[in-house]
This record gives sequence, structure tokens and C-alpha cells, in this order.
Amino acid sequence: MTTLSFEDGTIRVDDPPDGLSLPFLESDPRSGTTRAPAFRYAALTDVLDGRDDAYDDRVGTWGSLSLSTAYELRDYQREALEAWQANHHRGVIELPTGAGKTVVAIGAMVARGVPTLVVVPTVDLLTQWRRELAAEFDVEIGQFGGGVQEQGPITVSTYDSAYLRADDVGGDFGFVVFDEVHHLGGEGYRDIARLLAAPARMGLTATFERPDGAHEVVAELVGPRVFALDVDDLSGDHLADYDIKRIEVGLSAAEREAYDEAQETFVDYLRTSNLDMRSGADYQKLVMRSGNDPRAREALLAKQRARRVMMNADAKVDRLAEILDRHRDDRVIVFTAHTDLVYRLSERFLLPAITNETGAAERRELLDRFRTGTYSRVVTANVLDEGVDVPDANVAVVLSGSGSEREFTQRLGRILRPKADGRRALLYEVVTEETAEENVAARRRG
DNA sequence: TTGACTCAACATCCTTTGCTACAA
DNA sequence: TTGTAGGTTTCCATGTTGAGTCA
Repeated sequence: MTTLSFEDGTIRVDDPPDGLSLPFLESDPRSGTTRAPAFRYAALTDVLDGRDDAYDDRVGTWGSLSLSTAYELRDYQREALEAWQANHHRGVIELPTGAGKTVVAIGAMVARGVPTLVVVPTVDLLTQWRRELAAEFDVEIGQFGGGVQEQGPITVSTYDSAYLRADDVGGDFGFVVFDEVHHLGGEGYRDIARLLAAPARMGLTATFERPDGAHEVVAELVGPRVFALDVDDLSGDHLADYDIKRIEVGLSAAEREAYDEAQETFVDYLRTSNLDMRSGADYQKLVMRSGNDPRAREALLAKQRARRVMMNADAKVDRLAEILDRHRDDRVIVFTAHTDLVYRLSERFLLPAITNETGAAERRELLDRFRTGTYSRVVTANVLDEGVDVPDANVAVVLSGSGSEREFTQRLGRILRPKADGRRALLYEVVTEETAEENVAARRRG
């Protein structure tokens, strides 16, 4: 009889029925068996069921869990859950930060009632999920990551640990939830989803699409986007109303000279080297050339000098002074692109700073003080963009940033938790005029 | 257990012009 | 005609994280 079993991230098929031919089924001459990548398990059983072939399934033996929740889903959360269920328990749900993605996943766990793996990008998120799940469910919550390797009926794992464990435990879960699922498009991380057999799959993110197009890979591994709401769909109702104010500043004479000089070096190289610069891929080409072409390298370094000048312009610091003054009674988060500037601002305005160099303990204490109101301001580069539970603020100042739509959405999301007094949130975007930053800013606004 | 360290992985990185092939 | 997409061969720098190692 045909037998299916999980083996090292694959589904091993012994004695396949006659005439069974599937594009993803490969014979493995070394062991004399037939195999499929584990993530094809659901498709494989669908075909076998359709053919009325009797088979012995030793993969889907994870049993069931009896779970219940006290959560009352909001309308849109219920819709999201139903859309996912209607798509055979696969797919990505796109909801803005603060819209309660976790709750949707909890609803799905209750509905499925099978051992579940939750995969998250950071240890911080791992802790949050564990806390939430432990409060909600009466089962042991396991953990892979942060120095702990304990499997439970429901287990929360970092992407890194999941990558290391997937071929081993990939047959133990009937449901997998990928938080911040856009990470799954990364070259290495996508293997996690390939090595898991779980037929039910849910991806959660605020920004599904990736500039490199890898969301298509994610859609193949987890399922297509089945439900999406953006910030504007929920603002005023479940999220705070907000305004975006764009402030343009100029460069000083010295900065302008430095910027123009560097930019000219860059553009000049493009002109004389037959290099079009229309997409990220073209930029990548320049990077490759710079490996053995000194002129290309010089052009690239010049471009970086120009970026530094425009993103860290002195006038931005002056403008920040005014903004901080105007919002003396508000809770403000200041974002930059470079850590240098974070420390410069921290010194000048006596702002608590958080960067990658800030240790875990110090970071926790700082955010705690921000939460309780001891601090009303904080300055950071990219640390607080994602995966950290950031206390509520109502004013964000984006002094500089990348052209990433995702980064912008995440930063905006930091001020959108509904305000008790119904106040509107406010995001300042400070842009250096007559520089490439105008393009950068346009790109991130989609 | 903690802290300092190293390493690997991931993400971003984009001028203003013309050319070609192809689809609508 | 008009508009739009076009294709790929290991990597300049900066920011950030998780895992692993060692004291």
C-alpha cells in the first residue's frame, strides 16, 4: 500500500500508486523512494483522495487540540478569518499595525484545533506571542529561539530557529502561522515553509508586496493574499485619524557644494559608462561593477556621500528644534536613517536614543519609561520599525529614511493607536529640497 | 545566567535620457 | 499608435537581528 511519511523536510512516498505522476514528485534513486517537498503534502493528499487510492498517511498524525478563546472578533477580523478559511486554510492577511493580527491567528487556531507553529522575526515578538498565547490557551506553549529549544503543542519560533529546526520538526504541526510574513521571501527563510508539512498556513503582515517581487514566492508557499485593509480603511474607527505634514528644508552653501560635487561624480559615471539607472536591479549592476572597476567604486562612494549630506542636513536639525518646541506636551518619536544622526540629536536635545547598539536591558527600561510617561520623546534609526512593542505616541518625525514603502508604513503605524481623547496623530516628513531625497520620499509614499 | 564577541542573513541601494520589443 | 515592460553571473556601505562561542 502507498505510504506517506515525513522525512527530513520531505514527504516520502513508498509504493506510489500506478500512473501517479505529479510535477513535484521526484524519484530519489539513492534511497529508492519517491519524494515531494514537505509543503506539497496538502496537494499530494488532495490528489490521492481524488483518485480513491487507499494510502497509509503517517504524516498527518499530529492529533487535535481543544482550544477556546474569550476574544470577540471585530467585523473585519472575522471577515479576514472567513476569507482565509474559504481559501482552504491558506493565505496571507494584510492588516495595518495595531489592527489585531494576533487575534485573527488565535481565531484560526481555535478553528483548526491542531498543533501549531508560530514563526516570528524577533525574540521580542516571540516573547509577546508566547505571553498572549499562554494567557489565552490552556496548553503548554513551546519556544524555539532566544536560547530555548522546547517544543509544545503550540510552539513559537524565530525565523532563524525555524530554519534550523524545520527539517526535524516539520511533520509535527498541522498549522503554521508566519508573523510578518514578508520576511519569508528572503532567500534562506523561504526554505522554512518548504520543509514544513502543515497543510493549514497563514501569513500576517502590514505590507505584503516586496519591491523584489518575492511576495510571489510567499504566495506559492503560504497562499495568496486573501484579505487586505490598509491604514485608511481603519483610521477614525479602529485606528487614530492622522495627518502627514511635509516640510522642505534647504542645504547650506557648504552642504550644497558637497552634495553637487558628489552627485556630479555619480551622474558623470552613469553618462560615460552606458549604465541606465532605472531600477534597483540597475543599481545592483553598478555594485557588481564596483568590485573590479575603480571608477564604478568611486561613483558608488560618491553617491553615498551625497545621500549622507542630504539626509543629515543641518537645516533638518533646526527644524526638529521647532517641532519639538511646538509639541512640548506630546509624545514624539523621531526617526532617522543613520545612527550618527541619532546620537547627534540625542546630545543636542537630550533625547533618549535607541539604536542597534542599545542593549536589551537598557532598551526595555527606556521603552518602559516612555510608556509610563517619564520620557515623552525618543529618537531612533530603524530599531523601532518592526518587531518591537512600542508604547503609543501621537507625533512622529521622519527626519530621514529609505525609499521603502514598508518602512514608511511601519513608522506611521507607530502613532496610530486610537487616542483616548480622540486626538489626531501627526507625522512630519522632513525632506531636503532639490536633492534626490524628493524622489526617495515619493517612492516610499507609493 | 550574563556579557562581549563573531558571524551570517536580510534589507536598502534609483537619473531624467534614450532604445527596443511587444502588447493593447 | 501609444504605452509599458524590458533582463542578470558572488556584493561598495550601513543598519539591524539571531545564533553560537567563550570566558
